[in-house]
Amino acid sequence: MASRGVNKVILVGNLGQDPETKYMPSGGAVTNISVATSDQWKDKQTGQPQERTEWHRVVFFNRIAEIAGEYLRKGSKVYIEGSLRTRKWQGQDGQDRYTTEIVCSEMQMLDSRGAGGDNNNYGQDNYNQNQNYGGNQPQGQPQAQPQQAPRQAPPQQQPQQPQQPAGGFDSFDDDIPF
Amino acid sequence: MASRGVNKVILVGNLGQDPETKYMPSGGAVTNISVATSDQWKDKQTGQPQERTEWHRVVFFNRIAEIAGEYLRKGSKVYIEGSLRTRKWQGQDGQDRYTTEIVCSEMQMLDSRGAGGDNNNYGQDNYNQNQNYGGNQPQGQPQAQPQQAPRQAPPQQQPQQPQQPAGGFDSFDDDIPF
Amino acid sequence: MASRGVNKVILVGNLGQDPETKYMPSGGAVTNISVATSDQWKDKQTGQPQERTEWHRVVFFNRIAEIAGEYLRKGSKVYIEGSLRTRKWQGQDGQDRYTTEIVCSEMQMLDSRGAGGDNNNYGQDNYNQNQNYGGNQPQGQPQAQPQQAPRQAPPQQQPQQPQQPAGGFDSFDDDIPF
Amino acid sequence: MASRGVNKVILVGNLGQDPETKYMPSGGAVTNISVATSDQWKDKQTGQPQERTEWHRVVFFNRIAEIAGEYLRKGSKVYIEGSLRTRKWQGQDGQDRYTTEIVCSEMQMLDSRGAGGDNNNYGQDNYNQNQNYGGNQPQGQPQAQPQQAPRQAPPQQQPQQPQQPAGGFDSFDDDIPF
DNA sequence: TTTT
DNA sequence: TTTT
Repeated sequence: MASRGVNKVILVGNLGQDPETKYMPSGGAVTNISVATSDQWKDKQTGQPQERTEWHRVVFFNRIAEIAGEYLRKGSKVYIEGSLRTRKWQGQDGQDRYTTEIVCSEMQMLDSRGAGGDNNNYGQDNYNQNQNYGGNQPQGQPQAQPQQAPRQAPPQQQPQQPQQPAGGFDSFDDDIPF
Repeated sequence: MASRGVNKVILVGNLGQDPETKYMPSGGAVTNISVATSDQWKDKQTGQPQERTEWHRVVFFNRIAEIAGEYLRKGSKVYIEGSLRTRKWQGQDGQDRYTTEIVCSEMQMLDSRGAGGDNNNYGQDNYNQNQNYGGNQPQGQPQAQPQQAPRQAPPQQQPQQPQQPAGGFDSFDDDIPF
Repeated sequence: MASRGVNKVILVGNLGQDPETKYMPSGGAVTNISVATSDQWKDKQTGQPQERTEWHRVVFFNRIAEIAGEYLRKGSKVYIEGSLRTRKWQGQDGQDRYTTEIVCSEMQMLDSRGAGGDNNNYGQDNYNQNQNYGGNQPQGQPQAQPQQAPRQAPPQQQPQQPQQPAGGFDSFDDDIPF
Repeated sequence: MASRGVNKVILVGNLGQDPETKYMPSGGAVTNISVATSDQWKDKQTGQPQERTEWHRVVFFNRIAEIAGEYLRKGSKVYIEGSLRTRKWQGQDGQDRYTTEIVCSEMQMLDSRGAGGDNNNYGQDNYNQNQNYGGNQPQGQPQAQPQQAPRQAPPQQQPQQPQQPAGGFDSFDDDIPF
């Protein structure tokens, strides 16, 4: 039932490594990527050019996770839109740790014709999980049914509409999360 | 099937007048509002404070149009997220005119407890037409079915999932559009 | 002195043609580009794929205008951040017309290694007119002084910090604005 | 020299507690706030309404830090625009920890006439650290010099243009950061 | 007028 | 036409 407040992130950057895709007990895919953005500036004193790279952990669920896992590669340039989520987890020392991720709701590949290291000529389509059809276009039509099946099928397929497990995301992620 | 490119607008501003809601032949609602944002600066020469108000035409379709028409009022402060759309229409002189609007996909009332003229204590919920359920939350569930019926029923109701007319938006808008 | 409200546009799209740069009496550059984004969807009835292209008029001022005019080309993919501005102008029939543009405050080239028609290997730097140095980085340092001079010098250069003419933007644009 | 990529966060939410302002050795202010956004949805199985609150750590530097510290209060509703930054710090056990924050570059108070617990009738102005003057308005003029001095002076004032300490942000923040 |  |  909607939300209160706005929690929105927009990134344009490059993947530091290939995506990692896992599958939830339900069969739903979960893909993680790491995206770099960088700030550059000249040092005031020395005039030397400086650079700081920021790494962003981005997570995709379900259909968009399959697409991300399939088409993105190390070096790919992407547009990411999503929301911030901070997860709590237990370190091996039993202490609480927190990890902040961007849960991606919309992704778009920005490489002209395959960039990264690999030769991926999947075009520059984008894949909206929650598509907004404005104006004259048909509205309210959910995007849940993938029209194009991803090339690699998930290990143990289940129903068409993968859902989150009752136990939540963490239930299959019993490891240090990054 | 998604989109190519990104076309996103984010506004926070106040309504200049009450919303106007019409209904399409299909029964779907269309609400228009006018939102003001302003820039302020000091004149470089004179040091005099300057202000320029920008008026934005925002249009809502279907369920979110009903909500906007119901809860927003002149003076209401809103958060609007949407996309730009430029419509072509015919002036009375037969010449082409163009109007650029923001097609709203997400709206949020920002008044603490009802603002505008009316006493509307509907809280500060927001209403996403295309809700993004990240993380552990259920996904893929369309928001098409209004849980709360709008106060004023549309003139001639039709199916539950109102659609755009075959002839497009303009077919019922035979007037100067603003 | 800041602003009231939020007026923000984010675009990712391709230029439909080469940029057009003019110079204001003050010497400041003004560059216009046209950016395409598109929505794609399947017709509900026929199942036929549909596409609608949206064209956005984007205008740059001063230094960022020089950069845009220099490095962007027809076909270039760009990230644009800016604000909406609707300008009123007089049609040849003496009637008022309105044109809505995005005034660009931040631009980023998204082509891997030069795109458009030309061979421009200027990398994928971005050019912020109003740079935000967060964290440990130096703040408050204006980006007004171009480090790299644009290739084509403006016709009649003036002071280092080009300003808007007293008469405003329109004073040198006495024609139909698009 | 700008940045490569886009790293942008937009939040609208309420402060969970009063802001905390510290001063860097240089005299520059640093203010931290905690902002809540929430997602609401109905459980698919039970139909029970669910809610998850997300807390965001937001940090302000220099002039905007003074304004945030001065005008925001517990409960205040704010619009925040900024960028993500993940900081590494040492836990008391000597292990590395990471904290992700939003470095705010633009803030806007959204309460009609003072909200939080306190009576703050400072209006709903916004304060841009990096103001974008589009169109006819003067450009390139940095916003570094505060026109209105904050009510509470920093402990040991220094030059007009507060800078980051040589040792960086962490040099005065020798504690667990949250 | 771009792009796929 | 709003808002401050």
